[in-house]
Amino acid sequence: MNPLLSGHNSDSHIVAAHPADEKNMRVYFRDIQGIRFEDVPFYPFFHLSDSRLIEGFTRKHWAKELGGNAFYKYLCAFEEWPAMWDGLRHVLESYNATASAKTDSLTQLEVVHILTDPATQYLLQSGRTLFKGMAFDDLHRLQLDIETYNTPSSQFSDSRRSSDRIILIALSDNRGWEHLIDGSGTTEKEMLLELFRILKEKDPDVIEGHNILGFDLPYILKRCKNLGAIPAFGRDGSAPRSFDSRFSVAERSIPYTGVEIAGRHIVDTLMLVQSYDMIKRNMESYGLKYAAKYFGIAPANRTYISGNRISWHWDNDRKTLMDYAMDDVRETRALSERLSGSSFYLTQMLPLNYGAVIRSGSASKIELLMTREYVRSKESMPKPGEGIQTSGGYTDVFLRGVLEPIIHADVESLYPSIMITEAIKPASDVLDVFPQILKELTQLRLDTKRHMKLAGDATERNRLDAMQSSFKILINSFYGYLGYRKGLFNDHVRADQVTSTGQDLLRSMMRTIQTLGGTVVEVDTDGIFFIPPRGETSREVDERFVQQLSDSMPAGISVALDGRYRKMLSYRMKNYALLGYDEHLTIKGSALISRSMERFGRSYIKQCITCLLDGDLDGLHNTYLHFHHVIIEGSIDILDLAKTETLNEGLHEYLQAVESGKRNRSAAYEVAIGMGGVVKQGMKVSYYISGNDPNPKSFESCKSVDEWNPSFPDQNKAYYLKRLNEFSEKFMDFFKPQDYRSIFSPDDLFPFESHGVRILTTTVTSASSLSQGIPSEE
DNA sequence: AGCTGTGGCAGGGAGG
DNA sequence: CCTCCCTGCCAC
Repeated sequence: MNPLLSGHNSDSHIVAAHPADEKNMRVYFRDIQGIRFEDVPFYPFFHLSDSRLIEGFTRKHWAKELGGNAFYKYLCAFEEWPAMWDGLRHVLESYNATASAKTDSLTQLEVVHILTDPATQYLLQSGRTLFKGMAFDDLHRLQLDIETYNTPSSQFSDSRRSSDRIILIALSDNRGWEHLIDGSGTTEKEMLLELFRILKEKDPDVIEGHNILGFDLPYILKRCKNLGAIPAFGRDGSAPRSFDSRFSVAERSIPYTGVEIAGRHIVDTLMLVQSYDMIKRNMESYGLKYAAKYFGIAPANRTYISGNRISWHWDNDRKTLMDYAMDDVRETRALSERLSGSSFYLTQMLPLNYGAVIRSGSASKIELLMTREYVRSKESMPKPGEGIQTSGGYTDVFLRGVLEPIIHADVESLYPSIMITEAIKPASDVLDVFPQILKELTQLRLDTKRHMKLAGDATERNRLDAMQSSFKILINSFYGYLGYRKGLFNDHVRADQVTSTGQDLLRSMMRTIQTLGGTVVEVDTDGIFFIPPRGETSREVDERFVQQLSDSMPAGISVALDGRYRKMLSYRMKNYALLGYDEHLTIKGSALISRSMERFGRSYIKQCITCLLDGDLDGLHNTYLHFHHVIIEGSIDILDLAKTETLNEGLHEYLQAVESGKRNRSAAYEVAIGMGGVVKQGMKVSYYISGNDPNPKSFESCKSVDEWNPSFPDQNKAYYLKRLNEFSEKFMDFFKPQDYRSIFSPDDLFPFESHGVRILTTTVTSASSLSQGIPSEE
């Protein structure tokens, strides 16, 4: 494997510089003395003790502005070398006999990392946990789940209550072992000591749990502190080190307690599930039970208990609770089995430990690969460039309505292909590491995919698939890194170059489709939905057409047939529905289907779209009548009426923003505040609108679904009828006004008559998205 | 010891 | 009414 991806020595990611080597560093701090640090476009090498000599750059400056930049910290921490070296030798010797051989070879090595924390050094230095050449199945993984008595969902809010304690610890591993530490007739402290004894005996490489960093581990640490027990999790019997951190997926940022354990890795399957859904975006929740069902790995006859009944079961029905806890760890094991393989294989090429690979984002990974090579080459690191990216993907819609048949053709790996064929790299990358890594990863992925197809064994195929998918995620992040404002090697000019080249390619692809007689419906970034020439379709014909398209593109850019569909409902840019030849319905876009919509709205829209795609106008009208009826009757489930929203801000930030007029009051936050619970970032809140006012202020009329009382139903029927009509309005453009009115209204005057009603196709011009309806030709 | 990007639509509240 | 601004969610 290319040394850029495998690390520069096979046994260790840690390589350290000796101060005597400073003359070989490009650029050492003495070279820039007399120049303001702010004016220097790169980070020079220097000793911490010397940093005060650089004008405009003090230790305080370092701590405050660069402290968060771990990579830079490694570069300038040379003065800590002797202490670190001794510490390293100590932990290695305590771990295994070959340590001295390893540390001796270390002195020969050049710099890459100086990791100041002994636990991390130990973790990375133990060859066993580096995973070099290991298969995922060789890893010894232990699953852990605790059940607690009287613990509210708000976690720590009343953890000082004497009744709040751990009652069960369920454990399992991937070698078929299962164990339950039962809190009956034993103290909590004895349970914890038993846990640490078991950990020492089983000696797992990895400790896994669902939300283990959000709940189980911080909770155990807290109880240990209260009880005066040492949380001996480490391979050397040491206690974990913990820190507050954040995990961000897309626009969400979820706080968690980071935990580092000497010689072991921690995997939170909740993070794996969230990362998975960041790409798939079709999960309803990230809870263990839902996720297990979603992936089809929930054990048959699994025991379910609702969270607030745990204490009751402990008091009245312990057997059921024990079964439940055991099923939790089994599901955790299966989830990790399904999701963690790709991170495992990435760890073999990144200077990060397994847990950190899962916790950190793609930009960090790319930057670390760059950093490793730069420091090894003794080349100074650039500072982030100023300015921002200004362009993105090309998106447009040309036809609105129900269209058939449909082909979706997309450019394979558009942005990476552009970066490779146009040789795009950051201006600051003087060593050309960025394009080399990108090319190497791309080649590696192709090779892995080829091997995957040849592999006969299913286990081997899964292994290779996990590897290639991890490469794909990383490859696709290279473009994003260029535009990342805090990236050391960012380059917004090149980022714009990538997107504008992409736009040009898509426009040229559209022209080719039109020249060949096809009709373009919608374009988004790297793919086009279109009707083939003369509406003729078959797999062979479509494939030939797309091949023609592909041949018309520049070298290095290839177009693939991504999908064939019986019909498409085109609504807006990034909003459409597809009906496959297997009758499978896919709905895309937040305007059509969104998790923040009321559940009845989602199912109403889904049913309407089904009817529209089937041309079933009576069905469409009946769907409206049904929902109209159940809202008026009050026979609709309150959970169907409720909106579920995520609180992306903490209480303090929200109140401050409202106070300063930066944002308006919002129903979800007000409900959370009203419930008296802790308003936690990332928390989900379900609420409904009460009262009679058809135009209520939602932040005043909102109530938590838990407050709804079946004896005194107070949901706002007028408001929900209005919501039903708002959902219907999405379909307004598909009909003549009088037809629209007759479909989406109750039969109070005349019964609905579908005869003569037609679904319209509208031409959308890019200049104005509002144009007149034109009856479609049939 | 956190952090890849732009583009589009909907909904709510405030104020003209 | 309308416009502006903000957040949330989503496609790629």
